[in-house]
Amino acid sequence: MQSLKIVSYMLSNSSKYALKAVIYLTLHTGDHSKMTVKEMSAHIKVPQAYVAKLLQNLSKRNLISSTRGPKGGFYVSEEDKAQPLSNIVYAVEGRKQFSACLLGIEDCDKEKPCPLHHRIASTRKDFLEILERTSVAQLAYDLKTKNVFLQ
Amino acid sequence: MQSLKIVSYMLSNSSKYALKAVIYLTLHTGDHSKMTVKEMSAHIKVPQAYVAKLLQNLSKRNLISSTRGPKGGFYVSEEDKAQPLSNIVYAVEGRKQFSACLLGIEDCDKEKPCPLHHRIASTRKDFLEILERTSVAQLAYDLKTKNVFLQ
DNA sequence: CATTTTTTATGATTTATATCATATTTAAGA
DNA sequence: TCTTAAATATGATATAAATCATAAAAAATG
Repeated sequence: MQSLKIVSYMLSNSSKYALKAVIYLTLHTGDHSKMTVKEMSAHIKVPQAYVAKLLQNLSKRNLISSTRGPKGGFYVSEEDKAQPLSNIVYAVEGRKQFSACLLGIEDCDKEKPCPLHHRIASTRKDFLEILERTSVAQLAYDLKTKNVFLQ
Repeated sequence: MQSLKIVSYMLSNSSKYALKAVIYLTLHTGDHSKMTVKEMSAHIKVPQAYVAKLLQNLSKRNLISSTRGPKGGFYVSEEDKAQPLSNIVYAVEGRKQFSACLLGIEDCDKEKPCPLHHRIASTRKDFLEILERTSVAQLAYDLKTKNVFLQ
């Protein structure tokens, strides 16, 4: 049977869910307003239990914040809104893979490159720079002011 | 337990093995010389049974050639050496994922983009153009004449 | 201080990908 | 035409990623 969900390359499903969640929280929470996983996951249409686990992980690493109990929930502090997307992605799936050889050659590097190494170097660098130079706040700002959508 | 093998983003393991195999065959076979899976897989250090399956698939799709029996094997015809890398990759894992939304949003497109859509459009395009404009013969040529390696 | 609502910690289950195994078919050559 | 060496077809197994489930801990509030 064919897979129904197309998993785009570049990011794992976990990273996508985590990014969507953090972007949504950036837009709708702050130091003085929180949101439960239940409410958030319904809005961005991602599996609740799954994204809960992801957010717990991010919270433990202090990339987002949370408080338990009634009136509790997750939120993104003003400070954390300034962080780059790469923080989220690297926390979820590590960073090594983003510099690994495209052909999977163990010790491919600048000195002993595979035949694709130099050809893709710049497009790969471009992609990582986008993740590293774009903050979650910027995306949230775009969502508020521009013609872009989270669903 | 942690995964030992780092699976770079962008391409599946299957695509990587298929590409390595086809590039190697491009370099070492032709209309009048074949090579067995056994020999080839040993050279490029990929699992024999696995890459055999991949090559059978490529052969069925006429992206490479093969003959059975003694003195048989796989080979890449002069014509097939001119094909772009994308032929191999798309045969192995499809092409839809390469245009799917980075955040996994179902109907993200130019008209109704996610907040990352336009930001990554050009790096993504660059990557696909490399796959589509680079032939296996070019990589084989580089391997023969330049300071690049397949292992 | 009991109840409720939330996160947290942990792990079980499912699905997809990667990997291995093997019987069948084809072609070469003695 | 028999034997051997290869691809082909098919499916089984293993590993990793995605998804679901739930008991425990913490905080609010009556």
